[in-house]
Amino acid sequence: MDTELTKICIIEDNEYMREGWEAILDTQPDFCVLSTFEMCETAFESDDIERADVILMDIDLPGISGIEGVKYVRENYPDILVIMATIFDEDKYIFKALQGGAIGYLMKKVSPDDLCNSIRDARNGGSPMTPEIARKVIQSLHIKKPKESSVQLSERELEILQELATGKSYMAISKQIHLSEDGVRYHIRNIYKKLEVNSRSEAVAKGIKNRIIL
Amino acid sequence: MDTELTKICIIEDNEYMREGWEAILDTQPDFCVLSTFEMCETAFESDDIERADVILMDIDLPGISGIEGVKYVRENYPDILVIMATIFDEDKYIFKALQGGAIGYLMKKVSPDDLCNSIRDARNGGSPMTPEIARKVIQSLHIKKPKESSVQLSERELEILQELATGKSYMAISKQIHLSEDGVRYHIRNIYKKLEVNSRSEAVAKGIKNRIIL
DNA sequence: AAAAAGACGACATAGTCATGCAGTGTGAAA
DNA sequence: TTTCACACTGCATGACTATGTCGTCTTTTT
Repeated sequence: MDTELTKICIIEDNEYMREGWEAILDTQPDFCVLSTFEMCETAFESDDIERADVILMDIDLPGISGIEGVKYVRENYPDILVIMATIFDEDKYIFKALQGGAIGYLMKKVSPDDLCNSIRDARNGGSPMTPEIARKVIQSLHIKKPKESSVQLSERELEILQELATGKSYMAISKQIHLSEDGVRYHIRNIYKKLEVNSRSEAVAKGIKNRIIL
Repeated sequence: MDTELTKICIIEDNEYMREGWEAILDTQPDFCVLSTFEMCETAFESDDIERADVILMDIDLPGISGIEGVKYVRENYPDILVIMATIFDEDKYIFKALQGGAIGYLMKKVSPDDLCNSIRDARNGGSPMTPEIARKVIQSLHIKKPKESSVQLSERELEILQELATGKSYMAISKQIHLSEDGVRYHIRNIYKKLEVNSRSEAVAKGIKNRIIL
């Protein structure tokens, strides 16, 4: 509940950011900033970490990154809620952090009010995110429709793309599906053309990501 | 922007709920309820559907369910934002609806204010959810067993595997990450060893399937 | 019936890959 | 200090891939 005191640790290398956050959070009667750290290494040696309810963590830290940091916390103190707060809104970072166990993902530009409410949200069973990030997360769940999202491959092409993913050579594939090696080549050309790629690995990556194969 | 008029359709079989929502939304100057329907069948025959910006949909509908309904809308009118609003907070329904293409998921008990703000949120690039649902969605991204489920690749290896998926040549990768071509080779050998594969495409396939990359 | 499209087979070749072997420098463990 | 693992650099080579071009034989379209 909101009436309970929330103990917070901050891990952020930028001094102004770190002290700014601390100052904001300390004005709240229901928050208590236990400690602030400029890097994971020192934070993880401190006793304050395990006493924390919430850790506010930057993603771009010297030494152990936030991505690694959140994994460490998740493994060692699974009950601590880690909220990433960074300047990166790239999918790569967002999903790595969330997969690593972050419970929320904020941008550093959040207003003081939003920051405080995000922490309360996390404590109350939510997962604070900016609207844009929520949208990205939801869209990552959407199953792509073969209609619009990606090209329609023929049965033969599908069959061959499937084999491509296993690393088989042209010859191995040709034997597998009873077709000449050049026949396999022919279909692979067309697969590449349709998927707009020019290598096996790209084709496989696209095929799996777009759920064409698997 | 909020100043723009948002055209809304409601699909909900419960008469009181349906009319209640309509009444709430109609009080808002930036909302316009085009039509309300008690089932998908009639809704999808109507011209109003394609004119809608947002569809508020119940999940438990007679005939075509909300789960099916959202898929239909997604396929035929990909720009329409479908928000599910239901009494079910079971994971099963939530994830099916979201995978089917819903952009948001609300509980029927939402306050009138929250309902309106959720629709605005969706229109502004967000994905409205209750905190509990946000948490479930985020937790679904968390990787379970970082230890045994998959091999541990080093940062460098991860970085290179990521590039392998794009079909880059050794040389291109070496330039990208500031390492000699032979250095790239060295890491790729190790990646292959760890993943127990012996080709790019296999490595990429395994990497994506095991969520090591992406 | 003629044209167009799709599914091969054949051949050629520059380019890329997979892999083996042999070093070097660094930092941690013994 | 020695040993050992790790992160490279260098080199070599057979194997495989990507792509272009040409030709044949159906099937579909017009």
